[in-house]
Amino acid sequence: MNIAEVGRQYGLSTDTLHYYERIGLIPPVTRNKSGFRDYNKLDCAWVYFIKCMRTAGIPVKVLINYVALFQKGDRTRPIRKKILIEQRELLAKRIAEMQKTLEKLDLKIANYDTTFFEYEKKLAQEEIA
Amino acid sequence: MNIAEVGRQYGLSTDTLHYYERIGLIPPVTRNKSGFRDYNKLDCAWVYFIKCMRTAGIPVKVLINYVALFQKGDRTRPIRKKILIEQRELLAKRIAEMQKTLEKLDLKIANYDTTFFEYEKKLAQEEIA
DNA sequence: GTACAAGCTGGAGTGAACTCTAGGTCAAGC
DNA sequence: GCTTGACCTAGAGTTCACTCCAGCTTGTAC
Repeated sequence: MNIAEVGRQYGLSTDTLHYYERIGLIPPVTRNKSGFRDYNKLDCAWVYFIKCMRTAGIPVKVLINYVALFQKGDRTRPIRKKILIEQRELLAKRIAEMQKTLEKLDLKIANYDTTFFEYEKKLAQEEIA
Repeated sequence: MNIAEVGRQYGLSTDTLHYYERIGLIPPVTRNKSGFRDYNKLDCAWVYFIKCMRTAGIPVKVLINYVALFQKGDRTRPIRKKILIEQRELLAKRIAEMQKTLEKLDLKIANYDTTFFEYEKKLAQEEIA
């Protein structure tokens, strides 16, 4: 798979794929005889993993560190696991916060359907609560 | 409530509060006779609202627009509602994606407890799937 | 009445994460 | 063999969302 195909597949620009590899966010990608990137299954798996993690808001720095540790082999497994657990917790917290905000938004949207006077009444009740 | 108290209350720096007001992310805050900000209930409600929305990842630009429309009065209610609904949908999508990533992370963490050979077996099964 | 902490404004600086540009290589079609 | 389009690298530029700074005013404690 060439870089354009991979970009299409995962919704990343070729610039971004270049960038990710350059900064070590994904390990060096397999090349063909003319030096062009030829993503194999494993390369694609990395791209996909990183894309998910980035979309979830996990910082580039953390992921670079994770990838670097991965490349150092098996003896870094415990640290890598710890990093994943840490990030899992942070992610769970972010999701919980966003879920709350979603509910607030739903309330606010519902308020847009109430008349001004109903709204005033609601406010007064909140005042009490 | 002065700016430092509001900052403490909502976990924002005074710099950020200044900035938010400067760019119109919150409407102009009430001032006391010496020109210092004196946040009343409504001012605080705005700060809280914006803080939630920003934490949920809603862009500054969108919120500035929303606040500006709000200040134009009642005739902008329909547009404002539309914006909120739009952002609600985007937020729901982001949450769903993050939820999926959370599950992927859990799987990955679980894999760290399997031995190398079990892992190979798992990979082989994925190959088939 | 003076030191000093907290507030004010406008503008410059920062860090994160891309995104774009320039100048080059490579392979396929005519 | 030459044009064209996709790829390459290194480095510069951009965007977003703050964060910091300088130079000023205000209110409180001694």
